[in-house]
Amino acid sequence: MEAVAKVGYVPNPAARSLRSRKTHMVLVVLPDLSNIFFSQVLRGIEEALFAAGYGMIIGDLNGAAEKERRFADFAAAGQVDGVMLLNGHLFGEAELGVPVVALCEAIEGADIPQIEVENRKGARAMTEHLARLGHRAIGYVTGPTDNVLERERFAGYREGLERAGLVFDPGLVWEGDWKLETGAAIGRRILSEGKRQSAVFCSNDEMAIGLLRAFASAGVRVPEDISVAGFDDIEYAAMTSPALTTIRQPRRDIGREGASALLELLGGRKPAPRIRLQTELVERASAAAPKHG
Amino acid sequence: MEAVAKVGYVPNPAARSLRSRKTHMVLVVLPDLSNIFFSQVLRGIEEALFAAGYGMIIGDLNGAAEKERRFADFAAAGQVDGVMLLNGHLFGEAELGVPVVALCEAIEGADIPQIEVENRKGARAMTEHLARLGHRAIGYVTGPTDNVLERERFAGYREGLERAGLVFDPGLVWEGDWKLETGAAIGRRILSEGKRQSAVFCSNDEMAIGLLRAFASAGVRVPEDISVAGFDDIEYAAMTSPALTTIRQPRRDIGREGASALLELLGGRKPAPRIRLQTELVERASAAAPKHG
DNA sequence: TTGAAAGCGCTAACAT
DNA sequence: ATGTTAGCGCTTTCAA
Repeated sequence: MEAVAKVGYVPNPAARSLRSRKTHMVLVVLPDLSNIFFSQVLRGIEEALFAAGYGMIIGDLNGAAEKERRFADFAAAGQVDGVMLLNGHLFGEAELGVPVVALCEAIEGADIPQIEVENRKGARAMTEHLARLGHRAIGYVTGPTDNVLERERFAGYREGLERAGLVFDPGLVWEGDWKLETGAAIGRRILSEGKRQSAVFCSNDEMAIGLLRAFASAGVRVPEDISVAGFDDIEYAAMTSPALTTIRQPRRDIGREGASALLELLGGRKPAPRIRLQTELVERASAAAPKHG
Repeated sequence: MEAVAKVGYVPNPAARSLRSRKTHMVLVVLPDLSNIFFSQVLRGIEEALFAAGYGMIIGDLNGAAEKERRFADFAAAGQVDGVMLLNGHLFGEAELGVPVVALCEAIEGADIPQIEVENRKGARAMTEHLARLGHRAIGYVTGPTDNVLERERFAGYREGLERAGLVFDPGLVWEGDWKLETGAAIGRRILSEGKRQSAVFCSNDEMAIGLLRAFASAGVRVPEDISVAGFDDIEYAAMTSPALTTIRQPRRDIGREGASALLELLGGRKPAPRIRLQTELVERASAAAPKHG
């Protein structure tokens, strides 16, 4: 062993991989690398994988559906020992040939371990919270409507309205895409369309921050004139003025749990098919009782 | 070829890699994955690498210096064809054995291609800008002081003061670490220590946003009572109230150029030893002339 | 131009 | 317990 160290011998991973059919690499597919939401999730993943001697290969879809094919091929070719899907749906009808786990939200009908966050429940809780504050007309800004998470949050919003005895008004729903800029644009639109609601619940914090910005620019005060709420509790949510009322997701835990589940699978063990992580309503200043009932 | 497709044959990358001594993988080492600054840089890298058929392996140091060793070993073992360093210094005295490029700031004395951003010039420009607005006592919040970028920005700050005919006052310098929370904490400290400056220039936007938050909480108005400026122009900089005056860095380009340089190297060509990318002062509302000369 | 053969560096199976 | 050998699936070289 001294001789090994002296000579500076390093095993060749390619040869090792060829022979053992293990790469010690995991592919992480995510929809948008520039979304800060994922940074903490990635960190959780990286921590867990690194500790187990695995490396993390990032596949950023960045809205390009055709990249899914390449990532699927990549995995199918045996470049990685496992795949973590953060993009909310399975891709490549064919099997990837390696263990897969899904994070953030259930992929319907898929027989793979899932790390779920209670999106629906969280959105419901926020909607009920706003109703409890006295809001009767609660608007909603959606994320990408084909996304599982978005569908769950939207469903939670509707459930919340129902439980609070409020009627759903499609006129109070704005279609967004989870991006900051879009939030700002929608904020401007909300104002130009005339104020029909006393609160707006955004499907994520980025858009909520965009709304806050648009409202501030227009001299509309939050929460005096209109309440705003978000979802995720990204770091910036606590740093806006007013600070953003939101639903906290345990982002790092999501990553860590997901990686653990995959490592279990890679070790030949059987992880829990579903891990549900709780969300938590974080009350800050951006949502308050409306001025006039 | 039809037969190939029919049978579903996929080349084995491990065997290919063993034989050809190419992995088509690049290691990207970065200091802090959760820093939103890097997300756009990573996207630029990913785009360029993906287009060239390369994959990106993320190595997140996350403040843990001992991880550098593992990453160095990883590269030395031949797991990747090249390395991109975003952490501002070289690690592992020994050679990595593969091409390396450095992004974001020059690594002194290293004979590798560098993608530089004019940190010093940018910081100098901002300091002069603040002086031109009429500020005579301009505070500075540092990043991690052992970081090359920070050293450059700080040097730029001092140069700016000098050019404006202002004296450097160490009492107006607060030591930070580029984190949002730290910015907020320093903001509180600045207020509690009594207002000795009419403007504060933060070494990055995250901390500036933290300051903005602390000031707003305390009822201190920006820019009426105090001006704040940042560096980077992250997406959130335009979304604060007031919006943040800052120095824009072409983050995506940094990534793209870095990846291109590495790909050149991998292709046996010789890229430009240094690419300098310009910064740009973005004037927004957070910095204005002080109320009383 | 096309085909055969050697061998990359390791691991696992087998023989001692 | 230790040593030997075959072979993972390619690419590259060399021969036809």
